Amino acid sequence: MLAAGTVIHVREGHEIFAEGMPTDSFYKVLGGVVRVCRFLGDGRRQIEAFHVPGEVFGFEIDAERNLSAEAVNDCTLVCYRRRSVEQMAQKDQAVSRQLLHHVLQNLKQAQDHALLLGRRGAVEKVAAFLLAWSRHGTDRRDFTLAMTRQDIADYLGLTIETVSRSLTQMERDGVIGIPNTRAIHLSNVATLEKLAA
Amino acid sequence: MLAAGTVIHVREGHEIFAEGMPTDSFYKVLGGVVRVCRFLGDGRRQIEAFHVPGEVFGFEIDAERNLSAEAVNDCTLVCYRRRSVEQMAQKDQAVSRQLLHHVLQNLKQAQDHALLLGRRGAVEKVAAFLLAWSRHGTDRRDFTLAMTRQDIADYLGLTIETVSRSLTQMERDGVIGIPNTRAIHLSNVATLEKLAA
DNA sequence: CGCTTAATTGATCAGGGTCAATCGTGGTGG
DNA sequence: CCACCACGATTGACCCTGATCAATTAAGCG
Repeated sequence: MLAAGTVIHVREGHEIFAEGMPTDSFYKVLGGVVRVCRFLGDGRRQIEAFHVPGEVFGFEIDAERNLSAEAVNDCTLVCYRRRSVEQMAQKDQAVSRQLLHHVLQNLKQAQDHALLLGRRGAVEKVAAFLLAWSRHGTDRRDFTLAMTRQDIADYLGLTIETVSRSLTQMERDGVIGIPNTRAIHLSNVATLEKLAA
Repeated sequence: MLAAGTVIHVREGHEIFAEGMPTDSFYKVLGGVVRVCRFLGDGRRQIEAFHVPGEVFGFEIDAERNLSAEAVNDCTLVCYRRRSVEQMAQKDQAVSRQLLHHVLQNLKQAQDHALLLGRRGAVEKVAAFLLAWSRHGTDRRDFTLAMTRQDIADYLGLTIETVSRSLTQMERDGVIGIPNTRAIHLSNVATLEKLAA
């Protein structure tokens, strides 16, 4: 594909890279889900993005990483050495284009995320999150969340309690079903889309 | 620089491109400030980024734009045709690398922005904004804001009133001075940095 | 079958939004 | 030249959403 990389496995909760490390590689997700995040001085954590199979992450412009990445669940990744890919890109136009494509993908994600964080209420955020996540799996209406409520909260800039309340409210309103903590059923996509504004 | 583009001038408040238009070009700022933003169904607006001279903006992965761009004040820009740059990049590795560099720059901005929008209080946001903006001008401690309070509010996910209150509070606390609406003086950078957390 | 960790639920509080009035400032025309 | 106007910014009063604190329930796991 992009270039020859090495396949690695990362166990749930373990670190892939951390803030301050040299930016000498990036990754493609083969299996599992990855969260890319940043930590503020106090305990606060902001999740910048979740990455699912097929996506590439770990691009940074600086020599030192500003972000950390962790495995949300057990992951299989391909790790590409930055320098060797840059060398390949030097010769092979296709690699160069691929690279740009993936970075643009990341940019779009980041922009959509900023929109989500900006001017939106709690239910709006959670609804938008569910809709976005529903597009990743095979079944648009029944899927399981790879991440905890805390992850969702840190992604949406909310507290775990508010996420929980938003979900149960949507369930009471018959918009979604929550068969178990990690499973979601979209009973009424139309209203969910309305809620997501 | 990147490739031959055409220089254009855009008057304050005027549109550079809008959501829904084909993504057939991108721009470099020579003079002035640009805001890139998105509009929600109701009146709400989210400013994704401000761009200052030297920066490049208008990259999108989709064929149709998801964002709009407007001139915060009178602007001088270079407009690059996407197709011709891609052709150049095909032949010239340097162009290709430049392109990647600028997109990565945009990505970093978007990520920092998301962090700002996420888990932060109003004063924290405004303080961080002032610090970031102070780095653009020549004088780190005295500078003028190119944008209105509304712009700042829409960038930070706050209301105009809250931005105003945060500013006057910082002024009362002797952290900043506000000689006039558009001018800012940083009297106490250390505490400002504390406020920005 | 306890023990630990995640999630839900409830009660209270505060930060920021909303509504509304006032103040400035720059531009225009008499 | 100055009065008036329009628009942006500030300030105040009040309210509401989501955070906080705390207790309870649920779910894995040894």
